[in-house]
Amino acid sequence: MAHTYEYPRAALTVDCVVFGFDGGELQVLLIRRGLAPFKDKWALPGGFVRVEETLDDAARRELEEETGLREVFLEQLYTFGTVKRDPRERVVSVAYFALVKPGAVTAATDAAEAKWFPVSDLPSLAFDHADILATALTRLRGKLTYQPIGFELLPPKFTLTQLQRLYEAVLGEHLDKRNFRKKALSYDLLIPLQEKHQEGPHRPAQLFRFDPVKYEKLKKKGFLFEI
Amino acid sequence: MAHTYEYPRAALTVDCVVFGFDGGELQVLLIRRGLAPFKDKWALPGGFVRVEETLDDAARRELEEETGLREVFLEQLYTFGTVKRDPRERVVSVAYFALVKPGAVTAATDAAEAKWFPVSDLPSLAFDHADILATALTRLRGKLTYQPIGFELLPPKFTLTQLQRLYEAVLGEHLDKRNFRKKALSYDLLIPLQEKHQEGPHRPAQLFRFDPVKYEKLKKKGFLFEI
DNA sequence: TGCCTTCGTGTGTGCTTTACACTTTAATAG
DNA sequence: CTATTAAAGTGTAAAGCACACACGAAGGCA
Repeated sequence: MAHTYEYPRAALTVDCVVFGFDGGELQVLLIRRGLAPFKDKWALPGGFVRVEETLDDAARRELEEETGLREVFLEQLYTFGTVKRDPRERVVSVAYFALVKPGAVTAATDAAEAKWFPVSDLPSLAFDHADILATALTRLRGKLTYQPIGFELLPPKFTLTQLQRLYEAVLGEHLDKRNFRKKALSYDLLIPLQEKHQEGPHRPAQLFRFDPVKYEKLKKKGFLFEI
Repeated sequence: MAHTYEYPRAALTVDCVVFGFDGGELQVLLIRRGLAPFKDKWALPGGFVRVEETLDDAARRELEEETGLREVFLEQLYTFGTVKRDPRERVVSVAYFALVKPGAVTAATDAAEAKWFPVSDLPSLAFDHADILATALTRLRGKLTYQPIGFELLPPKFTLTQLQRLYEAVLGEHLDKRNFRKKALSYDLLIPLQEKHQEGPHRPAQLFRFDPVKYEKLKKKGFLFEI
């Protein structure tokens, strides 16, 4: 069925930059394109916004369709609207960034042509997706220092060392162990579990989960997790 | 001339939240709508994005067409895309926020139906423009503390008291004079001029301008102007 | 000449940040 | 069962920063 308008209209898409944390490195989820343009190139998951759905809904729908991911942390990033960013026609894309826990990682990689890449070793990307990804990385670094969103990237139970590795990977700098732990615990956001995490011939690590109630409170009233 | 597409498409607009600082208060520039819907209501300046212009270009063009403002600080804010935000049809709007100097203020108010309102006393707005404005205010408050964008709202020559009044107005709290001046000068961003600002029967104030070179440098590498 | 009003300036206190090294714990290998 | 291995876990001192706070200087005007 055809739809006609008085003036030409841009097509509207969403693209999602999905971050995960695994193997001590920050990872991004990419999709191999099956169709032209940029056939067989890697690209961010995304697609067209339907006329009867919100932007957020479109982002969630595309994410699930293309990667199987659901119920993830998702936030609007920036809208990319240069004229020639798609060679076919004018396409404006609202970019989102998503944070997912390692549990979801393996589930997602089962999906057809999705694959995780470490941010330090990315393939060349379709369209202006490299720009979008760079913008998302900058945003993630910035956000990490004033919101406790790092937890979105960790499994439900985690050790303080894992948390520190995450911060180090995202910020790209080494952090002092004692200072980091002091700070992380000072927010009264981490609940120690009975369990320990045993791995290798050495002292096992205390496992924590984070307190979702306090987390939500802090996220709302804006909060400084400066490390 | 008609344009036909296989699937229905949303219309794409830009809306600008224009902040000014005058009379010791933060002001927003609004336009009175001449057409339905929301005829005679106040709204943010904005309009349709043309298919051959970037989003930034569209925002600048609409701003100039509706308010006469040019060469202002303009930055993308957020994209609003709920389904029913425009009663006529699906319209997705990319919101921008702009900061203008008092010089431009009077020039702009000459334009047809544009008027400045203090943020503390706003009329009811068309569409979801109240949401957009609230988002812009939050962003401005946030940005002010980590980028020296406050200068964009001041005339080329200003006193430290004016700068402090601006920060106080935006942040909504009283600041200590000595600490403020110490901090403001510590960035080595303000250049004292020969001139003084005489007003009233009292000691005249030192005028400053800011160093655009250092300003650009600091703006890029992200910078903490915590007051 | 005195008054009025805003401009402009410095220091001490307490808190926060930073730098830094050794003991504890459990698994594994011999 | 003992020694080895490797990461976990812990405290303190020094420096830097943030904050609170009050009075003399300058110039217009009556």
